[in-house]
Amino acid sequence: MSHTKNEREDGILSKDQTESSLIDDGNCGAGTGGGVVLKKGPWTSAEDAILIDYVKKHGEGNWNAVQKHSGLFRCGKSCRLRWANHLRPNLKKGAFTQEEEQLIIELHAKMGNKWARMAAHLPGRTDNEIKNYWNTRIKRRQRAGLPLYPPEVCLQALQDSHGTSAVNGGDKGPHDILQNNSYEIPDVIFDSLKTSQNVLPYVPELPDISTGSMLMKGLGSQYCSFMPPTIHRQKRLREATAFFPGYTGAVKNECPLFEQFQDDISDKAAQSFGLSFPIEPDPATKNSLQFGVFPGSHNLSNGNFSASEPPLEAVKLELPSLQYPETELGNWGTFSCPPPLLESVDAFIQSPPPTSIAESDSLSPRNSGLLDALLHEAKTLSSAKNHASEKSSYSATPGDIAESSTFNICETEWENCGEPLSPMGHSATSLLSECISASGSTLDEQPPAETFTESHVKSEPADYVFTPEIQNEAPIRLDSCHPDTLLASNWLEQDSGYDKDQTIMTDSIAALLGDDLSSEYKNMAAGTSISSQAWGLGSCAWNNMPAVCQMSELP
DNA sequence: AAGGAAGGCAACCGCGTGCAC
DNA sequence: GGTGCACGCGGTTGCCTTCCT
Repeated sequence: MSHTKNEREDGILSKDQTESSLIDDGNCGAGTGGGVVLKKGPWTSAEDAILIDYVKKHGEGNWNAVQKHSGLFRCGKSCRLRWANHLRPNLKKGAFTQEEEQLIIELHAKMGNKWARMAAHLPGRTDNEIKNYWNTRIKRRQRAGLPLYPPEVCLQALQDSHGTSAVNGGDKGPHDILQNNSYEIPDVIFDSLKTSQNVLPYVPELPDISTGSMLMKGLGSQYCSFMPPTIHRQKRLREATAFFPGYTGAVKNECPLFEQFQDDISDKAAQSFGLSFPIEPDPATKNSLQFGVFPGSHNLSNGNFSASEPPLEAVKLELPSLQYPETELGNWGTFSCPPPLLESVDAFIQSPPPTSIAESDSLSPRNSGLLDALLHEAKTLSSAKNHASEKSSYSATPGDIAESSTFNICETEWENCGEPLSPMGHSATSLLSECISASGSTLDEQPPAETFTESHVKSEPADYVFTPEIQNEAPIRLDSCHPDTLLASNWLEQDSGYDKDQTIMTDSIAALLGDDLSSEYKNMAAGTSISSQAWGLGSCAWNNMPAVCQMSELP
């Protein structure tokens, strides 16, 4: 690979050509060149041989001496790069394996653009290789309008960060903006992935860096970068949903409420804070922070550009490692997201509900960063919920009372938890879509799918619908009204009656996915406890919701 | 078949860091 | 403590190949 050009050149490269490429190497420094004109451009096999021979004799390092001792007209820097990227032994050539890709994704979610550190976890791979791969991946997925990260990574990052942020006083990695916000995020994300999914053939010893920090940093920026600022949220919702044929039907059937998004979002905005989550907080426990997770899911969704329409303006491709100033990250008001995405956030920040004023002071997103913001919102949502709870279902199909009784809550909650007022401007649908998209077999593009229609939406009621009355009874069941829970989850599996349902669901999804994906899906869904992470990222968040919420519960 | 566009990769460039003097 | 050097890292550029029209 490294010699493709050079080898080709070797046969045709004339002396004139070689000399024509000799230019001053300002980058390598005049001193190292010593006035000698150093060559730039592709390396030839002869040069490679010289360099290899030199390294064999003298070892790596002292690269500036290479030119002096070997006769190579290359600066030390160039020699080092050539050696490191192409000549050194044990370099693994060829395309990245799926395992490597998975690892890169996870590492990037964790580290950001720390290519060298990522390369340390990928034996035989160079930072440059990883970097190129990642940039290519970004472009590819951007074109496809797909999320950059598999949502399970995002969700796990958020979950774990959410659950441990308060108790972890861990490392102070230099790259973690979040740390500056006093959110120490452990490495549990990938540890859990590694242990549960058994995906990674190579389990690196990840440096003790705040997990998800880069991911979190990228959440807003990444999303905002890729999301056309002007795209309507409804449109985004449908577009995002449209990416996943297999899930589209499931979404249609399980969550008819999505159709409601097409109607007057602004009118429902106020309600969103009240019922923005399918899982109603326990009025007794006031576990309002259940809400905090789902917005987090939105947040994570924001970490993924779900729009199918690429932005016209130039985008910043480097996402998680965007080194936003701390103030930017912590201050949602100045976040670089376009207004349509964060207008609700701004409004929310600027006008917190009266009941949350106290909390706002202590938990203002402006002060504490993303996670605090989520907590803040969660609390606010909980408070506001009481005001909105009186509102009856407003989206039921007329005459379909019985169905609406089950649907409306789901619908309402879905509506409310969806596009309009998520601080991150994302809907559960987009989350779902991203979940599905990223859980594909290739980690990359997924074919677009048709958007669902109302007829689909109304066609089948959800089997289980959460209502405040039964919330204590079966939090598992209410999950079922969430599309994410179409896929297996550990939580759901706790339900004695779920196994059968899961099997049916799995088969259905597998059928929808078609031959290519069904087997993979089935294997993942049925064979392991990580099916939700592999395929139903959303269920990760849902599964762990209570724990996260409890951990997040404010005094 | 030809030309253009896009993708992928190798190499370059600038900057930051660590270390020795 | 200041300075210079070597090295490493991340971003960017440019070239080549492939694909599309």
